[in-house]
Order: sequence, then C-alpha cells, then structure tokens
Amino acid sequence: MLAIKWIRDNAEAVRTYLGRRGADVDLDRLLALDDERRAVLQELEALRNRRNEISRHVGQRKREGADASDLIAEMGGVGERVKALEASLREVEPALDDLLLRVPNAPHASVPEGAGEGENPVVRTWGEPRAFDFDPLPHWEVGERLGILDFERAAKISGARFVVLKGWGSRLERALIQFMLDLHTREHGYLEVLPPFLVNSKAMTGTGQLPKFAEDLFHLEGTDYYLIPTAEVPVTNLHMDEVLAEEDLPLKYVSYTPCFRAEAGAYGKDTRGMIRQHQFDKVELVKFAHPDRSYEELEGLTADAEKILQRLGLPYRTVSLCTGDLGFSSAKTYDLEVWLPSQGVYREISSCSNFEDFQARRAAIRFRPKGGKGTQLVHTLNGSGLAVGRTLVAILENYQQADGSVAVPEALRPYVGADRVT
RNA sequence: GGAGGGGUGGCCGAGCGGUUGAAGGCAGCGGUCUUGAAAACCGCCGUACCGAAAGGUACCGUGGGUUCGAAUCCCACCCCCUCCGCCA
Repeated sequence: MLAIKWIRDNAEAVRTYLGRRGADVDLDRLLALDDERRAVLQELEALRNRRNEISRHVGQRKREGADASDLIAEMGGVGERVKALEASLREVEPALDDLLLRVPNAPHASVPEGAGEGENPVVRTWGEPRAFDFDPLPHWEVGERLGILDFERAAKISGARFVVLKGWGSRLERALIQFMLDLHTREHGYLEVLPPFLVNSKAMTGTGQLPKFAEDLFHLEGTDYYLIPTAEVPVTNLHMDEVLAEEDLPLKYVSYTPCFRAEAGAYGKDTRGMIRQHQFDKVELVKFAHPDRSYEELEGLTADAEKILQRLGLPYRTVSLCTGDLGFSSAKTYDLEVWLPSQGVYREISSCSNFEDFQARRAAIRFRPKGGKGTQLVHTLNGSGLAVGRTLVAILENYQQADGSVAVPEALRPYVGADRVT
C-alpha cells in the first residue's frame, strides 16, 4: 500500500507507472474518495471540537453545582449531526481503503522498462549447461522410471497438479530442505523459523495477497483461515503491528514451509511434471531492513539464494523483472532461472524482491530511529532460497545419466547418504 | 468443549463516568556531577489523521450502543492466560 498523501501529491507520476505496469486502477475515483473523506472529516472534527468544549463546560458547572441544562440543550442537534457524519465516514473510508489496497507498488527507478516476461534483461549467467551425449529426458520421465515420482496416484487421492514423492525422491526433497536451511543459517546468518501454514485474512492483507488475489488462494470454508501460498506471508507478518529497534535491523529469517496455490489462471500451463503444483515445498528468505540499506540487502539476499544453485552445480541466470512483469507488491525483483536441459530453457526457481515500505505500511511494521523521534516504516524483502520442488526437477534433469540413474550433487551427498539414485 | 481471569503507551503497570493522552517504573534523549565510565540527581520523552499555519480530532483488544461527556457503563466479537475434559 502506498501512502494516500503521497498518491495525492504525485498523482501524475502514479498514473504513469500504473500504465507502465499495465495495472487497472481507477485513480480518479481514488482521488475523489480522498477529497470526500477529508471534507467529511473536517466538518466532523469541527463539530466534535464544539461538543468537547461544551462538555468541558458542563463538567465545570456540575462541579460548581450550577445548572447546565442550557448547554445540554444546545448539544441536542450536534449529536445527530456527528452521527450522520460518522456514518458517511464509515462508507467512504472502507471504499477508499479497498481501492488503496489494490494499487500496486511503485517500481524502483532501476527497474527496466518492458511489457512483459520476454523483456526481462539478463543480469548475469552462471555455469555452463552440460553437454549431453544422449537426449536428456524431462524430469517426469526420469522420476517415473526411477519410481520416485508418482503423478497417477497423486491424482487419485488429490487431483491434477499434485505429486507423490517416493523413496529416493522423498529423500532428495528432504535432503534439499535440510541443505538449504543449513546453508542459510550457518553461512548467511538467517534465523530459522517454522511458522503456521494457515494464516488469517489480516496476515494475507499485510503482505498483499488479499484483497486482490483471493482466487489464487486456498481458503478453508467457514473459517478465516487460508493456506499459505509462501512462507513470506507468516514470516513477514511475524512483526505486524510492531515497532522494532533500529539496531536490530536487518532482521533475517529463513523458513521452510509447504506452499499452496490454487493456480486459478494457469489452465493448460505446465500441466506435466512438477513445475506447477497446488502444493510444493519452498525455503524462503525474509528480511526486515532499514530503508537506507534495503537495496544492498536485496543484492545480498539474491546472492544468498544464488549460492544454493552454485553449491548444487546447477547452471542458472539472473534476470531483472521489467515494469510489465513486476509483481503487485514489489518495487524491484530479480528472478533466478535454472537451466532445464530437456526443454533447453531457463525456468524460474527463485524470485527475490524488495517491497520497500509497501508491505510494512499494510502490516504496520515500523522501527524507532535511534535518537530520533517517532517511528518509520521498515523495508521488507524476500526471496526463495529456493523452491525445493523445482530444485529437485533441475537435479533430475541436469544430473541424469544415460543409464537412467541420477547423480547426486556433491554438496547434497552428506544429506542424501548416496552419490547416485538408481 | 466447560469454568474462571485478563487485554492500557517501545516494555512493565496504575486508573474503573468530567483538566486522564492517561499515575508510577524501565528503556530512550538532553543535562549536572566525574579524568572517563557507572551510580545519583534534574529536565524531556506515545502514535496517527486533518490543516499552509495556528490549531484540531482520534486512539486504553475490535466493532456497536448509552450519555451533554466513556479507558471507565451496556452488548457482540477476537485474542491471551489458568484449571477441568478430550487429544497428537
């Protein structure tokens, strides 16, 4: 969420970037509601002021034992009018808030211009795609032949876009989670947290999933519980309504959770394999940073995520999302894309973003500047470090052997307890 | 699920219809003292919104209500704690 005052003062700049992002927001209606709210507020506050003054006098007279019935009579109409104004405020404010919650974040100046996915510039590339002396199979074939991926039985018990991991598959997934958590906690200084996988609508609003993206979420009928689409939600909202100490920044958390996504708009996309699932594992990095240092922290966080791919020997590239591809809440995002030899493409495996104060304003996450007065919004950041299911996919594809087996990356061997899956 | 207790400022904690935006303490900031630091002492110290400003308004879990006036009374809801029951 952006500050209404800032939108008001920078209306044309907002209009411009909304266009660049391809966002459909009724900015004129927003500004009109803002005007209306302030008009009502000014009249209301003047009336309340008068009411407070008279009440003070009534109290004074009562204490002196004097009669105050004339003053009380004078208040007769005021109460009515105050109530009417309060009622109209109760209509205007939620309408304004709802619109405000649907305005996407402003892109950072360094975000490249572009219409969509195809125009994201590559920032850097790491690793050489391996040269195969046979045709590399897609991961689902590698996995099914090894008996470690079972889509059919998953469909039976759940439906499309689910998978059952078995034997070495399950073992690899668990090893990857542990490997990622260990690296980020031991070498990168993150604090591990294991949060609830169900959160309430307030938390979902704090990070920006609600109100706009309700159809992407699984909602538990008859409750205010939602399945988390990413650990970003519970972990970022850990500090909702808190005032942090400046010297504690940056706060760095790493969290493994399963993630649940309805994938409502993805019919026909990635229907085979485990690239796009309703449930997948992810290790997420979350930072709460000082506003002056959040872009340094974004570089650091991205590097922390990249380190996982490097240790696993998986070729990847880093792209900077252009204005047309940037997520709703993000001011700047780097995507990490891992090489998938069966398709000969780089596929997203991590998304690292700086939300600046967009989420902090929604969730009221502030810090107290040392020595200064008042509070200031923190900047929040997060990134996958990494999407575990897609990492498994990348390993199956990149490390597959001609005989159908899969080599285990060096760094993972202590966790898997084998150097080859057969 | 049943019974009881409670949610007040960054934190702890008093207040229970009328100068209470809220005592006191801690933390923080400024100062005195000190070679320096600590201690002690003195002073300052909530947040947000409206307003060009002066100033005003709101906020004591949330939302309603009563009243000239509500942190204080009433209603509903949420959350936390304790005990009992059930249970991984």
